[in-house]
Amino acid sequence: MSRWEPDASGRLRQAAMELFVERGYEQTTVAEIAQRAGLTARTFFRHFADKREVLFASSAVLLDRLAEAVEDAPASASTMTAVLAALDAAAAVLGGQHETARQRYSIISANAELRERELIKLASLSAAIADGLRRRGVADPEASLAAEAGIAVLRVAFEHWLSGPADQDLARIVRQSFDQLKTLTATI
Amino acid sequence: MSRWEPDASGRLRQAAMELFVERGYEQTTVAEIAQRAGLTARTFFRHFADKREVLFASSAVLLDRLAEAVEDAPASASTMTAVLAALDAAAAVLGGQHETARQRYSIISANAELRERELIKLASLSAAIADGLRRRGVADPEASLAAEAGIAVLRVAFEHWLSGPADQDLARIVRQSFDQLKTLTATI
DNA sequence: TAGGACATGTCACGTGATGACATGGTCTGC
DNA sequence: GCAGACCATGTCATCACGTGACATGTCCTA
Repeated sequence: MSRWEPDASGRLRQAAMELFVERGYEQTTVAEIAQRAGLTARTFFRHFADKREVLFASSAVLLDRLAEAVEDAPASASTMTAVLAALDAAAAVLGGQHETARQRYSIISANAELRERELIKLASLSAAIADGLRRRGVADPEASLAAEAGIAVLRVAFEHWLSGPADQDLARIVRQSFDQLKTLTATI
Repeated sequence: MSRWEPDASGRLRQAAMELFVERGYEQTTVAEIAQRAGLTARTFFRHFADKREVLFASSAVLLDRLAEAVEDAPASASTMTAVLAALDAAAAVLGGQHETARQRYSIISANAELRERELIKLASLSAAIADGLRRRGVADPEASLAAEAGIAVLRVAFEHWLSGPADQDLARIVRQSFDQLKTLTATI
């Protein structure tokens, strides 16, 4: 038998989610999370840079998927088509667990620190898309703009999806949002 | 003679900027800022909710201007035209002090906490625009989307403006960015 | 089997942030 | 012109977050 229980990071995430749901983010200390996971606070900070980060561990995967999708888009695709491919990839990752996503979203919405962290994660997604576009030869104000607009579409679509029934298709809502943006910018 | 020197808040902001420039944000403690302003750390936290906020005191003004601009846009104006009016108002507020803006931007860029705070301030601008649009009768996914896209345009334009010469007109760059977004979304 | 790599524990400490209470000028009503 | 409310600040105590330094015990490998 090994010296420690396996999957410390997973236990910490689990314990954190439970406690945040039970009593809220601010009312939960890192020491309590660690204790529930059978660890110490110091160890918590070895797995997560800070208390917020325990809720955002999965965002690295999402970033990779977006980057891949932009890279894999055909060379002939327009800038915005490549962005749409990235959004489809995001929808595939996010669109699976409606209830979990809702719960997580409600924890984040209730706390300013967490909303800030959420925004910077979204910004890093945008940066990854912009990066991919630049590698495709798209020049810079245009690459950033396309990426930012894409993330704006994703955000709005995601929130709309969350507020609706569980069986809706996120990718479809993303596509509708994009079309709406197209219409909006064209009507001036 | 009064008991205290006037304009405590202004002195704190001034002291903070100086120290952040001299030695960086993280290397500056709240106690040091307060001391330079002739006050105590406890008083700092009475004027600013936290250490970051001392750099964002002016954003409330910006928010008001945006809200006004949306409200004052003619009833006949399209959704995106109202958003553009708000962006013009933002450009008028931000476009005046190129060098100051650059210095502030470099402090913020160098620190993750500050970038997070910047993003949530931008998100609150977006929320204010969306609010104004809803009051004009624009329904909700559309209002959010138009506001988010508008702020994306503002962000990209602002950064582009900062990276260029001081005498460029921010409002013009904003307009160009918007046109570029229009082109991007149309080309799919 | 010795020794290094590694995940965790333990301890100490600085900083950010907040509540409770004290202080002493300024303003207002009478 | 004074009592008392008001208000900005100071002082003190305290807590949670976050980090550096060092210790410990298990597993892996030469």
